[in-house]
Amino acid sequence: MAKIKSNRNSTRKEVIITEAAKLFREKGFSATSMRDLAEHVGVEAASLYNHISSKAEILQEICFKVANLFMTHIEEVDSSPQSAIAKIEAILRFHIRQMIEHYEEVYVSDREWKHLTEPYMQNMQSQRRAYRQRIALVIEEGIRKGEIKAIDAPTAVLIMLHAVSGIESWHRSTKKIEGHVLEDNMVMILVEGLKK
Amino acid sequence: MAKIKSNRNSTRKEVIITEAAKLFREKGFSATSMRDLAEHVGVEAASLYNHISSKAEILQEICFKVANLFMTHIEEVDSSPQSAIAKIEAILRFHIRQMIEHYEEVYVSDREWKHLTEPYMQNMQSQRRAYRQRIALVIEEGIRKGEIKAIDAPTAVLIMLHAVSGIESWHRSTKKIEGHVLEDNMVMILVEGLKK
DNA sequence: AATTTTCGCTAACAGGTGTTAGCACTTTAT
DNA sequence: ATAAAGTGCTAACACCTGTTAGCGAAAATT
Repeated sequence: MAKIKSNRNSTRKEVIITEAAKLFREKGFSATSMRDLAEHVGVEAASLYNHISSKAEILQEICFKVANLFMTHIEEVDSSPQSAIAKIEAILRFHIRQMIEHYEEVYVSDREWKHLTEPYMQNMQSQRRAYRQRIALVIEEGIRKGEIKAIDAPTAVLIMLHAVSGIESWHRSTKKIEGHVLEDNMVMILVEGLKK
Repeated sequence: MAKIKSNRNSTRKEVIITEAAKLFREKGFSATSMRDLAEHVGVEAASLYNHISSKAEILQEICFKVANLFMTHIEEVDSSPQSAIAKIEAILRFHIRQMIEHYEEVYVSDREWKHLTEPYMQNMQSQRRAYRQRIALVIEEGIRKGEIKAIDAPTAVLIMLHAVSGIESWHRSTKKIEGHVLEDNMVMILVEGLKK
């Protein structure tokens, strides 16, 4: 009888979800089977169901945890008294750091959310749209105030957010530059590209 | 007896692959079944095998066709007598246009190549690495010549290429700006971000 | 020490997977 | 007109899918 939970301060459910995030990132949600997952957790497939209620639930937990993280952060930044360009930089840096530190879950949330079941998928879609819209508003504010060059704000948002997901290649590369160097480089290219 | 080929100048195999690209983009390679695909083509699943030899082959055709397209183009650009920054802009514009015009196949190639079977997956991985490397070399040339600011070249490549894949959101958005406006905006932000 | 809860196991399910065999009809080439 | 190739169908295969039922052992609670 193989027991889960070698890690002291995490529940068995958390162990399962963490391992699932790894597999979902490597092979995708659909291509990861519960038997796959079970094997990596060190348990039979059926035993997983003592801790989670379905495969779909695992994806939900990952996606909404990440979504909440970013939503909470953007609200904080948005209500702080900074210039628009400083806000954008703060948001960008937060994205980069999360992508570096919580790679698997952030990446999975970004790539696999379309496999959520209803009503979660609709919900996530709205949240994502709302999130991008908030950033776009900050950029438009920056344009009005003359801090940012006259570009299409939604396009700028799209570049920013997708550029960050490129950190995946960085993770997989053999000779990584330091995380903070990566961060500064990305900020330099993207934020300078926006400035007037 | 339902016949394929309503389009005059495309073989049945091409019709299948085009339809497969649509589905692979929407739901992912793994989540798309041959019965799914068959239904969209208007035929029984078994009939598909008169035109293709396996599901894996469809993905191979899509991925390598796209890879060859980009490889051919970069060779052309690379051997032309332009400044480094002009080369980067040319490559970027080509990516954007391909992503706009041949959306499904380019997108699928970029997102689903990990589901290729061996030895194709290794092959594709090498090709992708080589492709990024070529762009990085152009950027480093630009840095040496003082055209481009002193940044980490691989990071710049990663931003460029991933930013382009954000065009997916543009495709799905309801009120799209014009394609060439999108292109110019992306070039403005990204290329200006690189310039010294 | 007794009892309840937690958790892992085996076995099994109903339905989905990619794919093949074999046959009939239609289209093309001779 | 006849042969050959192309293309669709139905039926079936072996295997994989997520998930449930029911049982026994371990752990936690009383």
